[in-house]
Amino acid sequence: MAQKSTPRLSEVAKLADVSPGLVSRVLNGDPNLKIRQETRERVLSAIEMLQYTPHASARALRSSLTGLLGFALHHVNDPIYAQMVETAQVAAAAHDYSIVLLNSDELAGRPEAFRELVRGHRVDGLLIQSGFSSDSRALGEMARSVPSLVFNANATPGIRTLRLDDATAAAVATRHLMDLGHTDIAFVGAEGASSDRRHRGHVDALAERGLASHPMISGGWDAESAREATHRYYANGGRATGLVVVTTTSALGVHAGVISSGLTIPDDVSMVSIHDTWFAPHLNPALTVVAMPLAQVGRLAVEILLEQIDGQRDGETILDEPQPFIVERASTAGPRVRAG
Amino acid sequence: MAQKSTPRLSEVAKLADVSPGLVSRVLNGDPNLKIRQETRERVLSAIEMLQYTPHASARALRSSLTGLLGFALHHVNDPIYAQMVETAQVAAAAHDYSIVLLNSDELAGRPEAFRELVRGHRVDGLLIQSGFSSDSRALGEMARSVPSLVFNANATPGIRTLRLDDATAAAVATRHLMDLGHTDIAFVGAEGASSDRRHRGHVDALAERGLASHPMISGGWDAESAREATHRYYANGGRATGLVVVTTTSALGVHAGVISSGLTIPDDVSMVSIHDTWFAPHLNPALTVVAMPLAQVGRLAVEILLEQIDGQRDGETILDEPQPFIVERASTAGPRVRAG
DNA sequence: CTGAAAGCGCTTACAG
DNA sequence: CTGAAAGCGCTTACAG
Repeated sequence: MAQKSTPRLSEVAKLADVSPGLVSRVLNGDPNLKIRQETRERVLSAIEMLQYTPHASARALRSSLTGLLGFALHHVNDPIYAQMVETAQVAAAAHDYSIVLLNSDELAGRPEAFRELVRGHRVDGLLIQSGFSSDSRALGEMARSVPSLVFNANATPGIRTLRLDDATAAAVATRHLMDLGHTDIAFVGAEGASSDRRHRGHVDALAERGLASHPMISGGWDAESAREATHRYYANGGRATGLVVVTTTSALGVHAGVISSGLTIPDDVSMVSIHDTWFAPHLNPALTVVAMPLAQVGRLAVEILLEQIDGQRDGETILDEPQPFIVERASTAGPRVRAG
Repeated sequence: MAQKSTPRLSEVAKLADVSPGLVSRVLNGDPNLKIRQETRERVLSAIEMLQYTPHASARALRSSLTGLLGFALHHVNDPIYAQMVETAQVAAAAHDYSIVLLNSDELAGRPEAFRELVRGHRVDGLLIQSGFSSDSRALGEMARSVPSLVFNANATPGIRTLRLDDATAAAVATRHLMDLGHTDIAFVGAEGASSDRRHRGHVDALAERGLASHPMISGGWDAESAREATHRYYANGGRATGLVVVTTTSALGVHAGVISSGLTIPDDVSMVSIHDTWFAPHLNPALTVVAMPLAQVGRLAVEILLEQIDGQRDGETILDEPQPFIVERASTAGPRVRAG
């Protein structure tokens, strides 16, 4: 059974004894179409009989709509973004769209890549991971060239953005530690707008209760660098008994860094990570986190992007419901009573 | 600066004062084209001047090549596949292809999804995650309908497959435990062809040294189920002091399950996971693993798929170089000397 | 209520 | 060596 050639619209029309245009209209549910029931049924059964499916490229050329949404990110291999990609894929499929994977670094660094994407009409819209500062210029230009939605960027004129309630999440984490009795709490952060917002939420929550903030520990976005930063922090005499970590990937590194410093979690150091993820319950000890609606952000992103395709508009959406909430596991406890 | 309309091929031709056909030929590097150097330069600078990029859909319709490769998988949010997707994306981009994310479950379960993909000419080729038995029928049909490459499936007539050297990896893991002195070693596996091969490699390695195998512990592919299975195993009196785990995701659950059983790693139980991943060094204790060339498999997959698009052929490729090798961390040690 | 016809933007035999 | 022309498979004003 070799690759049998697929039927054309014209063959369906011939079989149903109508014009190709009519078939096209029933296929696309033309609202102005008045058609006799029996004619419609003839068309539908011809489609069914031939297992007809429209040729995607032909349709795309004619309608200048590709049915494709680009998702530009730095690393799929980050559990937070992997989850968003997964839910975005499902949401897109529900609207007959597919997700094309794009590499932010390449797009920001190679002007031709950018040009081929935009001027080559390869996608109808773009989901863009941001929150990094280094590449924001090129990505911003991209966001203005095509209907786009940018994650995590600060509100920016001309750009449609979507993010979670970062400040609240950090505040919830910080308050949890304060409620347990901690007074020396540090934030392990990284570069970029979302880390900045979380840092601010952390500092503000401390201030609410009159506590001073520690300088931010720069741990970066990956486990390895977060681990090193944490280890260095305690090796240099850092005294925080509570740690709020910017995201789950770095939290894994912080977890390892605390332990490799010879300290115990949660006896010596309590830690809370922002974002919940599949591996958090399985660490030893299990990670206390602040959960945010990650699955919903992927779906919402696709829906907003589809609106953008219909008509571009800037504006910021903050997905703050359900509110960030603490998932208490084993990495937090009251501070050890200091002997001296 | 609104969305200015992008230039057409004909405008380039007009500017360069040649025919559209000629521009197309230089653009596509037609090998039979003899053109004067100065004409070529006129064309090239017209392209540059207008920042011309071919319209992807028009090109796709005419050439019946979309420039798109589908990657059908169950969960992007699995570090092993996320890594493969990431490297596949980079490899595809190097050949001017993009990766479209597809959902295996949807494709296997919704015949229309399948039909739209294949009969709608949405992609030039397909990368398919398999190794599961339940869905192999539908995915096999898909693999025969479009140039495809199936990961992890057993060699099958009519299907092009690619996999790693699973049996050797499991054998390396098992031998490592035997070298440390373990004699009671169990395999924590899951359903599907790749787990079956790893299990066989494990059993054979035991047999080489005259050791009996334990019944396989069915832990599934995710952390949660692996954790429960491990806990149950030890609660029911399981006595293995060495565990070989089918993959890294389940290994995290096994790690947690051993600990929640009140046992210590590696004092009571040593464990080795197949596949290395970013989080393995950061567990407490850090995970000893057998590493396989995951990054290369993504790249190789794209290259094989591109060959399939040129001309389909079945056959099996086993990526067995570099050979699976042990990365010793802290989750393995000699067995505790039994008191009685 | 339905059809004929133009055209989306390319590529590629076919001429010359 | 280069151009004119047909056509990939659809959709959508425009007629009637």
